[in-house]
Amino acid sequence: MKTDTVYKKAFNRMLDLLAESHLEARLPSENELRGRMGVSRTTIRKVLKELAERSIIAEEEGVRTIGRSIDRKDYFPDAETTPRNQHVEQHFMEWMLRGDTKPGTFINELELARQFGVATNGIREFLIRFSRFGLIEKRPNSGWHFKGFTEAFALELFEIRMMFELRSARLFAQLPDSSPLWANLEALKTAHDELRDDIESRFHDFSRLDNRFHRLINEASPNRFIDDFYDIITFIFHYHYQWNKRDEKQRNLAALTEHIAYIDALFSRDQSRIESVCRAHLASARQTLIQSLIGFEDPS
Amino acid sequence: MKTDTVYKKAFNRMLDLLAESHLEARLPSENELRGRMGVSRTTIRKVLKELAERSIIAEEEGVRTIGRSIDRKDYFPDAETTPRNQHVEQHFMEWMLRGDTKPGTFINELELARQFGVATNGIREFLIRFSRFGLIEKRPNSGWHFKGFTEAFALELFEIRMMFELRSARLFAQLPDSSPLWANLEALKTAHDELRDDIESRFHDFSRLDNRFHRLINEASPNRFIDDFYDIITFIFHYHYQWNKRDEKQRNLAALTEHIAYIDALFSRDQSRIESVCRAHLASARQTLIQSLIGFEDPS
DNA sequence: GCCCTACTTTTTATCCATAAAAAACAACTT
DNA sequence: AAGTTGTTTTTTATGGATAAAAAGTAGGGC
Repeated sequence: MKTDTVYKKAFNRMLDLLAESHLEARLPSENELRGRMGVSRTTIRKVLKELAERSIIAEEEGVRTIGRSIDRKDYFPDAETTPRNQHVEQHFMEWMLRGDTKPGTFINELELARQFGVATNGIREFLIRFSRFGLIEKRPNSGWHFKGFTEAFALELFEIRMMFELRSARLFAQLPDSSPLWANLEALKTAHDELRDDIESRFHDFSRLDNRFHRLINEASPNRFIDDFYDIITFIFHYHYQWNKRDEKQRNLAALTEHIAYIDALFSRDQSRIESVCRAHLASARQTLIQSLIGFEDPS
Repeated sequence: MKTDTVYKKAFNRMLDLLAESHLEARLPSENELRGRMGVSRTTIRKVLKELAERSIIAEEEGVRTIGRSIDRKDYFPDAETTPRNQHVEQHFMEWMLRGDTKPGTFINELELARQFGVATNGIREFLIRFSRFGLIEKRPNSGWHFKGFTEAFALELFEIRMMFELRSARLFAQLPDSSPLWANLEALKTAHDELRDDIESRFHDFSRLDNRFHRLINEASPNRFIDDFYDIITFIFHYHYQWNKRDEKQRNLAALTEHIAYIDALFSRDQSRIESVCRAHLASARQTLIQSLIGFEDPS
């Protein structure tokens, strides 16, 4: 059976909306709500029905108004709002990155299904999707081969990343002055400066900034294959550093400083300066990853 | 229910084997056969059982010998030896490349399932796998968006291909004299020369050679992401040119000639010469693809 | 002790069923 | 006529079942 996580998440979002509005206000139309929540009207109606049933809203002659104030207890628990496949993803990444999963292991769909409490179908779909990350490989009529989250992987990943990033940075610098991306870069620079000034308390925010920055560089000359590749990087980093927080503040501060130098180089439009700053930044990111990988494999 | 294509294909292969052997010869052990056919012993036993039932082989006191000569009719038809997912692949590619599937179309799993006569699950798995090719994109809880096999696609594809190929060619030329790959390249050169001399009758053989060549170049410094990307290229070209044979001979001859120049450049180890030959070859391949794409979209 | 065949258990490929969600259709209101 | 809500149809996400294929276990002969 399909999970009703879409409904529950929409329900919670609707509660947020109601909490923000003043009491007795009239609700927007179903269609309007549909657009705002990014779900179908079918789901909105289901939400509204439940809200009415719990008398959180009142319906009179087709006009819906807010009925009572919202309580924390009205919300569905977060766990019930994540869809199955995301669940599988989290479980799997934890199993792979934190468990004692050795390179060369064979992955068994059925066993994972039992372990994660889902049908084999979901596992299989996840693995197919995941296989693009170059960490596993299918053997037909048999299972999957886990190649390992190893130094070799990191090196291959960064070789490509370097090629792509140099290319995109070069093209970015060639943008005409009229391009709106320059303003975006300026804004990003400000965000970097602010974060640096407040690094002690907000160092977790760096990864979001990192993402924004590298995606902006790619925007100068979009290529779907480069974007896809960047998805891999985002994914890998997201999970890897989620469980590997060692020296996080220091790491992020270093990267932040490199970014600022990188941004300045872009503004200078001096290609050789850009290249060297870009290389330096990626070399350091690679170094960080490999370092943490080793610490990960052999915690001594 | 799982298809028994593995069994049927193994059965046919076994018939080939028996046809080659002389009558009354003793069969290899089950384990030996398993290794040769690349299937499990379970499947081999099933094959042997059927062969005995049809008295193609004779079993006496645990010793198996060839019982009678093979007839064309003993074989299972080819159609029954392709697994479902390959079936789906072929159907889909035909639907996409030959049908009037316009860029921007929405792909409906259920409809395709009906059209291809398979369960939705198989369609979905195929689409997930196929999505790495950058031609379709999933919208959660809804269908897939077909972005079109367009000129933009070809340009983006070739931009990456150019980067990768230049990188690999450069590294290839830096291989030490002692590397065995030089001998492989020599052999490939010979194969090219032979094909050129016989181009009139064998021009179809070029695509296999093309693949071998580009994969050899990549072998100099393996990177899984580059290999994966080359899979995309192989796949796309395979299907695209399967249905688009216009000027095939001429096209292949031109590419063949470029390859020969490319190989010579590699032997010279002159980096700037390599780069220019490589660029020329890929530019021409891109040109060919785009040309045929246009002819494809708008047959005037 | 290795290799062979017979038998058993586990896993994969594949179809089918069904609730949730989306999409399409219809009727109503201002 | 455009925008609203009510109703019906279609499609997706997910679990379950099962034959085919693989993997594992066991006993026997050299």
